[in-house]
Amino acid sequence: MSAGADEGPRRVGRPRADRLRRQSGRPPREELLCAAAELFTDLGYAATTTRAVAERAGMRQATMYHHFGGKEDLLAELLESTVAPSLALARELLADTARPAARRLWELCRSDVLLLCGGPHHLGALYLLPEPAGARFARFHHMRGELRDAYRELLAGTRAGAELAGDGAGLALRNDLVFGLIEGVMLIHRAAPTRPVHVFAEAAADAALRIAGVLPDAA
Amino acid sequence: MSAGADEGPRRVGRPRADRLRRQSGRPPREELLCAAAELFTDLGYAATTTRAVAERAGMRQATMYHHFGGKEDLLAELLESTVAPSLALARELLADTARPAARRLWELCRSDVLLLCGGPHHLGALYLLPEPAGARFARFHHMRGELRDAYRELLAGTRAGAELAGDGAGLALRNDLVFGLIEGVMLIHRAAPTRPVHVFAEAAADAALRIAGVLPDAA
DNA sequence: ATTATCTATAGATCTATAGATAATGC
DNA sequence: ATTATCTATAGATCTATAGATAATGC
Repeated sequence: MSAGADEGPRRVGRPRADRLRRQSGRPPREELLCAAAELFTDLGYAATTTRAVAERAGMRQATMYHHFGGKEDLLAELLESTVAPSLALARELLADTARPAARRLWELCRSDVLLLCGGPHHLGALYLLPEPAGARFARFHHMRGELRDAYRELLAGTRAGAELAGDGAGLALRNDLVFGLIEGVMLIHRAAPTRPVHVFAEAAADAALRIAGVLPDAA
Repeated sequence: MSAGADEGPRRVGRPRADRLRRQSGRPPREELLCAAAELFTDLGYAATTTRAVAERAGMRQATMYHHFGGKEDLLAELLESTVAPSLALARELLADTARPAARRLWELCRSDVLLLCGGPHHLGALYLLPEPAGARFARFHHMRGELRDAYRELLAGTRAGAELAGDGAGLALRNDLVFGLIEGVMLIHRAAPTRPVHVFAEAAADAALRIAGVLPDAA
């Protein structure tokens, strides 16, 4: 018990103003990202001020600039950290050719819904904002493009997808509908936020497969 | 030829600054609403300034306040004018009990997608913004609630909906997914804006019926 | 006289930077 | 010496209001 937990983290640098202290113990970057996630998803990006983010994270507005270059950097990091785990799972599932494509697609959808709607802050709401469409978030767009391609490849591997074999535009349309349902899932979830997320995630994955043209077995 | 079209509308009041004139001939309220629609759907509400709206409408910033109480009034009117026609059609379709519910639901979905994604400015993008969720737009929320109920009633009238007769939560969940797909349809459309809207509208309506559990006949 | 516009501006932000300060580390 | 924070503020907005102005209408 040399670094007693009660005394707090005993960090380098000037201490924070007493009034603001949150003593969450987490590193300041994390505190800022978490505060930004709450505010961006709730109020939107443009309506969120750097002051609001910083003070929710327990520090003064100017201190934010010691950890991030600016507001945009916060959004960029949130966007990338949201697609990243989804893309990782998608790659795994693509490689797992032993299992039927429809099952793997269902699992990817369900997992993405949990990622976007579960958790303390509802990161899925970021995808509804207008700002992420901007060209500044190139790395995010690249990852997102790869994820959408993974969806399409899984979709093409289903029985219903195979029927669209010659019809590239038809497959793309079908995939846009599936992918769009999942990306926009926070729009649906926030209409009934008290519904348990895992119930909702399975229902949304079922819906995605129905759009795909594959009836989920076991009703 | 007494009010020659070439000379413009010859309106009461101080003329607009030459540099801004658009000579669209439409009433200023309309010009402002149209400009706001373009900017809100493109940049979002918070990121759009009253100056940008006014100057796109061909007048100075302060002049906007002669026609609207403020920025919020613009959004309120856009939201209401977007649900209104949809709600009107929904009521008609609810009354038309001669035709099968599934057909009527499909028609409502298709029509809503055209409303949200067709037209010069993509009004559906308004539904993705965080601001409309605010309590200030009570009239919009009321109309939207009625529209969602109409969707549910039509859904309950389908063969698949009837199977959920005893299960209120199940029906609500299914309806949230259908209604949410349509409300969020602009998210999907803007990923492939060059796809013809009527093609997309029919595909989205098909997808909605698949989610509902009704296979659209005629593939 | 009435109307729709204009110019000018007050007051309230908001972002980002400059420079001081109060800890720890060596 | 290094680090993380603070205070203070410059410069750039942005919303909304006040009051002048240039048309038409009577």
